[in-house]
Amino acid sequence: MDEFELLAELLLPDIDKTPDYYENLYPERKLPEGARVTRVAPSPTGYLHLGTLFTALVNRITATTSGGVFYTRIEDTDKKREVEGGIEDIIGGLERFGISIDEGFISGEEQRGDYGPYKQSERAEIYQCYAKELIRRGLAYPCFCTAEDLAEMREKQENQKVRTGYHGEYAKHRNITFAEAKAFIEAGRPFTVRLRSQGDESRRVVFDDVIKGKIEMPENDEDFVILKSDGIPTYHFAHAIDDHLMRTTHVFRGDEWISSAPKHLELFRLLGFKPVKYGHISPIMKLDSGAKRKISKRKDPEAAVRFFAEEGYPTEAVIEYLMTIAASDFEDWRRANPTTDYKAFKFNTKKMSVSGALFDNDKLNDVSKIIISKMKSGEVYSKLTAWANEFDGDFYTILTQEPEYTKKMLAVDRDNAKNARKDISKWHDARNYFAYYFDSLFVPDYSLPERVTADDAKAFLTEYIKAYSAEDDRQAWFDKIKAIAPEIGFAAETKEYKANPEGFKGSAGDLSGVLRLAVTGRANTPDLCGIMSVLGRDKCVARINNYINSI
RNA sequence: GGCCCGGUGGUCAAGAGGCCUAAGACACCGCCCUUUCACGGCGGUAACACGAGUUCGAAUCUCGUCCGGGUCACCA
Repeated sequence: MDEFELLAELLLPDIDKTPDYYENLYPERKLPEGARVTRVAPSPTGYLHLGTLFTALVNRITATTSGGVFYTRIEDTDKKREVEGGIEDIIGGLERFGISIDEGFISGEEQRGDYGPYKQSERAEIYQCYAKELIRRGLAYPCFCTAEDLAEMREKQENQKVRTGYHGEYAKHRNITFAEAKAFIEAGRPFTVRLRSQGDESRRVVFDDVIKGKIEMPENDEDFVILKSDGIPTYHFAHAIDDHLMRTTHVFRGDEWISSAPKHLELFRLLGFKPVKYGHISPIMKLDSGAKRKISKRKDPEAAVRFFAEEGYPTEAVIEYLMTIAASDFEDWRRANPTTDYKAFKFNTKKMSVSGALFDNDKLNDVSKIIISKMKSGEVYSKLTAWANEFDGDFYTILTQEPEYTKKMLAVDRDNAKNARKDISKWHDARNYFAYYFDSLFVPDYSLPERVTADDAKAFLTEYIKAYSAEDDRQAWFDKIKAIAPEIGFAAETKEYKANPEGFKGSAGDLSGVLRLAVTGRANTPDLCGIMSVLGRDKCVARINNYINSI
């Protein structure tokens, strides 16, 4: 046995398999030409956040478009940062947003597929097997430096103003002999396994990023850690092994990974793997007192996807919005295919933005409004109450007191309208938006519309109550307003008034504004006639009288 | 600081040397439609970061400057 062989046995004595074993265990996938295998590999260090959702969406739609496979893998190699319930939240969150998972973790517990296990902590042997092979081939070695040693070295490098890191002459154990290693091991010293990099900083690596195009960087020459002292791999090593063995073809990930791509490429090369294709996604940004910055889990509520649930955005609205960011041609497609499922959209990575998009709440609201406006009242009822049940118990009670009443309320300007009203953009808006339907939420407003004096308003409303009937249809309803108008100096027809503004105080339209204010406390509402018919006679009359007495 | 990536209206963006007098969407403003409020329709304000080059011709190619972002761990 040569030195390397001896070293491999010394360091990882329990590993008896060779890479061949795994190569055979996880054969190439039998997929049609052009099918892409993608994945999202979250680490359960927190809850599902926007960036992960976005990345998952891009991977998902790429697999769908190409007739490939999309799977999930849990990267739990950092046990210190792991959060209880993180897997459940992330996987469950993806499901809730309609990101279907073909393989891997399909819930907090369950995994399925032939390329598992899909959790890195359950794959330790596999990584160690490949690490052992690398040691055997002289491409990896043990490093016995402590955290203090490394910190000291770093400080020295900083003082000398040289590039920091474990490379070249600073790679202390790069040339360690078997005998030295053996002595350390026998003394019980912990060690990491580092790659013996074959790279040279003066040479360039070039790769073709499917989103950003050609990227050129110096080769990696860092002897970075591939196995931590607990035998668990670092992200870099796990990425290479897993994505090869799981037969991933395309990796879409945040662009903060670009700078470590040379490490990954070197790993693929040294391991003899065919490199995956990378697509580096620009982060979603946020405007923070004038400055653009990456959306942050800690500072920004909308970074946690939970935020959208709390606000009550329909999940499909969030996805629809994310699609507009992901693909510049998506909105055109949507206009041409207004009702088609977004999953039918042919995603092209070349149409993906290379610079980071600012998170645009106005745009999200608009997208969401359109989606909600397309729902019928029954659907709105079930979604709204489901939301309220979870996030606003008080409102839930109010809404479900008389379900039929609530449904009628939701049907106004929706079910029978040719063009449904674009009103609320999220369920959270509903409480305020529909407040006047419920006495407990109603807030009167005793102001007056333009062109209408308090005396006119009183005169009009007093007459109106006499004529009003809850059974009036839209025509009868307005005819009554028009009938009163001339009596108090207002034009019955808008046109009349416009033709002769001096001749009238205003028009019937202004008077309906008074009515609206009296009944709803608002200047803008959906169809007033519809609202009054839902409210019923008693409430309307009471509110009108109250208004007359208060102005 | 080194190394990367980026920079078209307030925001998202189309744009591959002449089709650019620079599309579209959101937001904002105005008008029209309308028996109320909306929906809708029409229109408007508003941009190629800067400077050199290459070229008959540059938003588009090259270089430099500036600005923004990312990264330099036994974290992912």
